[in-house]
Amino acid sequence: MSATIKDIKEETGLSLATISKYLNGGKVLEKNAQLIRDAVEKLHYQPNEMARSLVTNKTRTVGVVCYSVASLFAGIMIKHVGDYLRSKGYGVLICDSDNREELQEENIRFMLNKKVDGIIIIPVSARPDCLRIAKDAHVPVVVLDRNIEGQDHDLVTADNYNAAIKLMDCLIAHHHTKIALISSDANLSHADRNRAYMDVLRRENIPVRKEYICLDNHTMEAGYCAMKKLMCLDERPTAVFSTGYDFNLGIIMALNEDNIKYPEEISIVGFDDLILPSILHTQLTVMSQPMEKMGRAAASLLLKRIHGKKSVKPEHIIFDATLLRGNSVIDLRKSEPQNNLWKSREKRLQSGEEIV
Amino acid sequence: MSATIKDIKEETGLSLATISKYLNGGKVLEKNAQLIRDAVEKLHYQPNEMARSLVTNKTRTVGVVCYSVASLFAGIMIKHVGDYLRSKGYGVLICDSDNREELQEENIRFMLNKKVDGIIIIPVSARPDCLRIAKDAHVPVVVLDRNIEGQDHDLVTADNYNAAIKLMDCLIAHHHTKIALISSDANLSHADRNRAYMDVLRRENIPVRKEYICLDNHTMEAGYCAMKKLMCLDERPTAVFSTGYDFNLGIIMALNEDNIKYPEEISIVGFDDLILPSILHTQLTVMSQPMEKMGRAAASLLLKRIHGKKSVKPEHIIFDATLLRGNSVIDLRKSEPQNNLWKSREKRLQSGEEIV
DNA sequence: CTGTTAGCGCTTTCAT
DNA sequence: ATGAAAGCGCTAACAG
Repeated sequence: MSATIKDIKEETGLSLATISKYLNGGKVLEKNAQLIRDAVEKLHYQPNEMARSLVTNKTRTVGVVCYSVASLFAGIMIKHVGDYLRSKGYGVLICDSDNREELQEENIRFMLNKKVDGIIIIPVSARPDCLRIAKDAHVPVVVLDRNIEGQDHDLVTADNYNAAIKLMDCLIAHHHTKIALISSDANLSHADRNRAYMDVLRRENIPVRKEYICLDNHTMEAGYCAMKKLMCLDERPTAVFSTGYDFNLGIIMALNEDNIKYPEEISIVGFDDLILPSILHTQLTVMSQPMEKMGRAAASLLLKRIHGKKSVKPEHIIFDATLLRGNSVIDLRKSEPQNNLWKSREKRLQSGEEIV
Repeated sequence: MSATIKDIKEETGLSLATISKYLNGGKVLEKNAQLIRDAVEKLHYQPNEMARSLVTNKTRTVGVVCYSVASLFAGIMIKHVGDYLRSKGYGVLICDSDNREELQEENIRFMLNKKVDGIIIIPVSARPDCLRIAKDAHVPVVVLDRNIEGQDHDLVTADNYNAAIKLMDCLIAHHHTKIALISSDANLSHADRNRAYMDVLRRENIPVRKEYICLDNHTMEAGYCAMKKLMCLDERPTAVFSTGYDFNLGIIMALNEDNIKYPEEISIVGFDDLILPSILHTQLTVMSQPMEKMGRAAASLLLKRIHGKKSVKPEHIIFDATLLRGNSVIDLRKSEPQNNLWKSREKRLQSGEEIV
């Protein structure tokens, strides 16, 4: 068994209160402080977080409830969130919602049961009820990356609408009009991107074609199926706008499988880079979200809520995304691909190509 | 504040002991059981895990210490581990070691501090000292995926040596002799794969060329640099054996960047499929590890240790890996690529092509 | 600044 | 089968 504060008491002859106070950063006589330090050293004393938690009602642990831990995007987000939290002495409990709403709700209950001090949720869907139970338990929640319905929650996302506008503008600038959308309608972040799609079409007086709009869960499989279906249309789209990383993967998979050349036969724009762009012959033109900033901002905001006063207005922190131009879009007038050379992501970023 | 067992006491008129007993599956009169159930329902009572932990000295939480959470491979492993643990009512605390040994040790200390019941480690390196402190604290540890030095620890891995032999045999069967190795020497799982490389070369009387052997950390960057270097050699290898997923990514990135066609100019075999094979035009021939089985086995073994008697012999659970034949290897005699058609992973698996 | 005391919410002997 | 009481290790009043 490891040493307890009582052992320190025996060792030093001081009272529990004094020791506890010192251990929590309180002021004690330097003489006693030294005594305690020595005893701690000698006995390898480490405070029992459990006991501490029981009385303070704080666990120094936050829960991360994620739509899918096995998604690369999520993994990277979690890393950034976790790094920040760890640096502040907080542990990170993690739950995978497996893209299922029921599981997500169960996960939140589980976290509450585990008495986490706060929750960061990268949600499956837009339904806000899941936050209700956390709110009832007075456990602060920060929503990350995907927005959900309602206004009364803390939120950290990218500026999805304007990011999507840029992508659509890029297609328009290259004279595309038959533009398909592969997206989700389950959360408001995707909804914002969809809205941008519609708005640009309307602005350009391009009629919306129902058969060009594919909405499903944000998974690779869905992206794959959507692309397959689009390629079967009598009048194929000349470009496709993908609103998520997992969609990108599925789209490319479908294209490869049918030996459809891109961008020659179809142009692609999408969201999120990650490793994919470095691996493909054709680099996707994508909006890249500042994932590290977003992850840290979410963690930092949550800690603020945990420490701060309870009833403050919800904060919405919105980050600009950056356009990374690849060579996945051809100009229909010139009928040839943009001839951007292969460049590493860093080079592309620093060369300022993100300005359209 | 949520209801406590005391509230149940007031509500039912029973004693704390009786209520506690029932809540923990003990026998009470059916009449009283009903009383308690009703009160629990009415007050939305949920046991405070903290208080429970304090007295039982169990947190029903296990720690996962991972070399890198942002790696897709790790993310998938963590998902499987977590799913199993959650199904048994355990929470999962997670720490990212960021591929750094110091951080890994710090993480283990952190977990110990958080009083986890057990630890699953997907280690950065082979150094066994990190397990020492956990062992001293009598906290069971299961090593997953990457083996470390020493024999006295529980372990779940793939049969790395024989898997690597299969891959090398495949290259040999296609008459390759100039075979480069891109690998790590930081952990024993990679070391096993390296040993297979050496053994096959020796068996085939192929001299080992130092310049063909690239050892570094298992990161995409390292794979990228190694491939670049190999391509600069006067006498280029005709094939490269990559021992890890992140290496695969880097290798393909380097090849793409220099516009080197594969398998035409260089054949590739590697470890781990995941999404990559579905995305590339050329499908890699890889050994696929049964990740779900491995993750669940590790979690299950850990739970066994947590519940079971302390001093039992360490268990080593080894899983066979499966060869997935792609079209990334050409036969040097025929000088043309294997003409496997594009197939989804499922199809490849069921068509039994994993038999060489 | 230091020590005494009373819990935090629960489990667990040990009587009854 | 039930209940009274002790105590897990720590913090937080409060009194000195």
